[in-house]
Amino acid sequence: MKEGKTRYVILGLLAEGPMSGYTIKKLVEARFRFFWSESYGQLYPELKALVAEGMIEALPKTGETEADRAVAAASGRGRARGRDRTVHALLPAGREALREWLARPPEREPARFEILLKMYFSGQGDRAWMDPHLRAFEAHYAGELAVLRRFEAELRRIGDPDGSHADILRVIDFGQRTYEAYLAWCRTALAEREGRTSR
Amino acid sequence: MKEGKTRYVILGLLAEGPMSGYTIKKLVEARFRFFWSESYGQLYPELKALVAEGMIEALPKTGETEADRAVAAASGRGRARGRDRTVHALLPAGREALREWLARPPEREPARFEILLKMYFSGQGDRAWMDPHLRAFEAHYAGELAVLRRFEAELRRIGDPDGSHADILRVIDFGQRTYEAYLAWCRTALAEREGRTSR
DNA sequence: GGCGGCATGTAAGTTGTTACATGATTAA
DNA sequence: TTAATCATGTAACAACTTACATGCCGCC
Repeated sequence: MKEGKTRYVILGLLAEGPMSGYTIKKLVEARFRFFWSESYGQLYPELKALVAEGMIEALPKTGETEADRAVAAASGRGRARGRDRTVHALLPAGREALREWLARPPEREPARFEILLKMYFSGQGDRAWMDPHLRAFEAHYAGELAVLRRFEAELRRIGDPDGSHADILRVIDFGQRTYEAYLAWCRTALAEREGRTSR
Repeated sequence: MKEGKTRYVILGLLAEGPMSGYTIKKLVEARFRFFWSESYGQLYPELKALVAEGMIEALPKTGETEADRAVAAASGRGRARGRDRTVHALLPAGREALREWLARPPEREPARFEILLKMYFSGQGDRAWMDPHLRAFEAHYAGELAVLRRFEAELRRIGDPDGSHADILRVIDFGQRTYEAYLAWCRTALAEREGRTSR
């Protein structure tokens, strides 16, 4: 009964303009990295299916698109055009499917934190083993938080031509708040282990 | 190359005492619900595999265990013993595997928030569609936070006979902090939307 | 010539869910 | 007697990852 969401990622991104599967992947990595991911093994078969369903159309061998310029701006490099590619464009049926999905309530997010499992069971081993795990966790999310802050600053710098920034900033805000919560938790845990007590 | 973590959930719980697959499921639901889940379709085949690997042993048709009393205490009901069951107990090899896993760094948690995807793309539909989604999100996590607070109060009430509560409280603290962050985000988003109604 | 980035795709494998089948016991 | 809870298990399916295969282009 689970529904594949890959198609809506594709449809949503194509709503901004035509782009290739490769570009979709790059954009998901750049913009959604903190709350989503897609692999080529999901992306390409889904693009094919969407074409077959009349949701999108394939426009072979097209030049640089708006989306390519967005990726290039983010990576600081132009598109060194390699192999010929297939650019996909949204069709009315696809736009309609996207809108239907937007109106439907989102599914519950299945959170799985292996670090919490280890924390819970840590008494079964040497509790000191948790320390490097916590420090790695802290370092990772401190880095991710810095990325989000740069992303936010960049968005605010370039202004809001089409009025879509409020939603994007709201999404970034989610990431910042949760990462800040992770970091505060992590630091409290580490501090407690060193002997001090808080919370 | 992905490693199933179901086995460590089993091993970790069996480290507290022998129990049945059914009891493991109940305990995962009761204690880990906010950061983990297991289905019978994963649990039973994994139990079988662990027996075959000599990690655990099956003790058929055993009476009430320590773990059953824990489940009964949480649900306020005794075990109305139904069909005969198989209680599993941890063997030295299983304890060793658990300890090895505890020492290894946890894998990155793959976060997937469909609501953020919808928020990001919300400009492609009617932005007002997000409001019920946000309210459902808020209601859900407010409820979950209340559960965690009760869980914490209960743990503090019963004292700490075997010294394992610090780790469990730390795990609960993670849930509380992240849920508080979710709620603060959600309420800010909702408030902002009310500020620019009919726009 | 090789490397790295661009670009598309597939095959195989793993993981995890859902639905179902079975059957015992107890309480309403 | 019927529902609920206890209890175990499997088959079919869906979702997703990984590794690989292919090949173009520009640069050093």
